[in-house]
Amino acid sequence: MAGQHTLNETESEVASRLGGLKLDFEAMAVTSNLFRAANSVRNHLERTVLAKSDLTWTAFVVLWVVWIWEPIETRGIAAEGGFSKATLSGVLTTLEGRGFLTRERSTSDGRLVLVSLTPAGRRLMKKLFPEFNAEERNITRHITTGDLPQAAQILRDLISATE
Amino acid sequence: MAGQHTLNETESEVASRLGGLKLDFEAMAVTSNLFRAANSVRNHLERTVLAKSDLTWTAFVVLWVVWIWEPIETRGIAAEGGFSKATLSGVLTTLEGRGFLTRERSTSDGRLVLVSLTPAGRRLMKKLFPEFNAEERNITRHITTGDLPQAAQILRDLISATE
DNA sequence: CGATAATCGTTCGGGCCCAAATTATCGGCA
DNA sequence: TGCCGATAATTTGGGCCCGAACGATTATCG
Repeated sequence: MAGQHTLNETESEVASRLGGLKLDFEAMAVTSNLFRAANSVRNHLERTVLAKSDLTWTAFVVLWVVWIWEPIETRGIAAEGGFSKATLSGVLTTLEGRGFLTRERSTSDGRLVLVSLTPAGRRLMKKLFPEFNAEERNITRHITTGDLPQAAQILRDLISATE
Repeated sequence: MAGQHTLNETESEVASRLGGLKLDFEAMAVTSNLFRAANSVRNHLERTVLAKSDLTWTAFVVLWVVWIWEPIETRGIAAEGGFSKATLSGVLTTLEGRGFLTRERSTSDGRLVLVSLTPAGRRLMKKLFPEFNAEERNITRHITTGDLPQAAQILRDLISATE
């Protein structure tokens, strides 16, 4: 939203549209930049690291969560990854079809489904995750305002304000 | 990704999976929280402000960009909103069908399409945007680490690192 | 001028995304 | 034991999302 125009250009345009209504431009800048940043980082990582394995961002997150916590229940993956169970079901089917993970009904509770990686899934993550993390480091080292833990904390503040 | 588990739990699990490979956990925390924050804020604003007008986040961003810069070319909306032209085409068709905006082929350059709001679209934004901004303010006031301009700058650093 | 390259918006195919409805299972309680 | 509300995962339906391919238009340059 703050694309090729400067913040001031946008602000004066907005102000003229609203005829002097009181607006919080600092809050606007934060949410606007939050989305541009998230999308930009996501697309960048998909192109630079994930594309060669034909993985989407969400598929990678699912594999990562399962890799760390296997065996893990479906609801746990959704909560950990931050998307709905409906979304997850489709992604699991995709990844199961590619042979990266398995679904198995729990014996102690017939409602639960336990997800685990296959050996191929584990091999993929062992190769991919270090590359992914190297690129994460590469991106975040451009943060010159404050330090990284502070950046992480600001984002956590936003999460707790909305969850 | 940093859901119900603490960062330390996740870190030790990751470390055990990678057997001592060097990882940048601070960078991990930033990108992980970036996505949780963006999704969380998006879902929150969709539920609290946008749902009553039956608008998705992206549809709202499109309306906002057109509202500020009309008449604006399709490519401009996509660049300003941060999504692909393919995505935009579908959203424009949806919003055009609901009578919030119009498409018009440019007379000076037959390749371009100029988008403008209808009176109904302008009425909608005039009502909706102040509500939206009030909720943005409500969310961002929970940022206690540093100040808002600093938060915006950190996010801009991430954008410029990946665009 | 005419061929060729560049640019713009759309369409297509496959995948993600969510709320609501659905199916199956579990737990409690008379 | 038999019902009944709660819980888990999936399916459904509508919409967003992108890269690649496409048709139309414009710009370039010999």
